[in-house]
Amino acid sequence: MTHRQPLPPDMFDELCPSALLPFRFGDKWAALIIRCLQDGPRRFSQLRVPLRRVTPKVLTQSLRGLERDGLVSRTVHADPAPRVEYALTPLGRSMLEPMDVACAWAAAHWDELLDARESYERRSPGQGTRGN
Amino acid sequence: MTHRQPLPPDMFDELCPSALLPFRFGDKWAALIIRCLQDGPRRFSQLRVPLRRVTPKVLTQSLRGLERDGLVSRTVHADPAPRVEYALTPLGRSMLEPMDVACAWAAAHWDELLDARESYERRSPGQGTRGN
DNA sequence: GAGGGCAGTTACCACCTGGATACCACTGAA
DNA sequence: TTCAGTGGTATCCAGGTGGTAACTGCCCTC
Repeated sequence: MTHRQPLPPDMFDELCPSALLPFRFGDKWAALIIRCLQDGPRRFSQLRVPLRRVTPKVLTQSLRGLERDGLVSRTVHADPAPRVEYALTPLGRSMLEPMDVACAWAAAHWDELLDARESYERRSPGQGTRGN
Repeated sequence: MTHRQPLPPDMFDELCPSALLPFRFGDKWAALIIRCLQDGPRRFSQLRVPLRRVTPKVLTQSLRGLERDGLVSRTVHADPAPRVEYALTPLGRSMLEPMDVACAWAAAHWDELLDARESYERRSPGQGTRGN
């Protein structure tokens, strides 16, 4: 698999709300990976479909981090073509609750957050402190 | 105020659990600042007491970010010596809920997390993927 | 009028994260 | 024998984040 084609913007591009939120779960991609796995195990290349913007190196990094923390399991099936499956562990599944609470907060306060940033920008323009 | 004295380790040093957690609220210090403000307004230098490891530059950065997002308010009192007070806004106070959920998750699964890291380290030593 | 506290700011720098690009080993099918 | 697919590694690099050190302007007190 060569990765020469420029990765096109996708559903998680810069406009994705999550990029603005004052929460982070693990590294940059961890939360999205967990969301991708919440409905069942997926293979490496299946994860790359919704997460087109992630290069394999970075996806591997994230998955290793989640595996290290016991949130995700990695199983190699040797049936006849090798196949690697990633799945949420019970611990990983239990993280969906705090994530859901964070999502609910974001949904409930999204407009306030945007208004706050906008009016801050009006009061002190150009002070765009770094994003979260 | 010169900052020549090496900042001593304090209650939030490298051993602080929060450094290991798969959550982040805002930037590195945001969650601690919000915790420091949850019982009432504090002044800049009062925040520096529990957060001894934060230099004034970084504390200012964090506070500006929280202010921009409407989570923290900054009020200058001109009574006769200038005084600046930081306080949680209602929006900031509402973030305590997702934070508490995250803390509860951490408390409930702390041992599992440590065990997972330890056994991962045993299975593949030296692969210490970066922390969260 | 010197010094000290308050609330920062400025300049500079090291490290970490994430991304781009390229390459690799294995398998099975054509 | 070549080709495509799977599941990655290896290198290199830019930008972001946080840290050190030093300096500032203002007011108050000694």
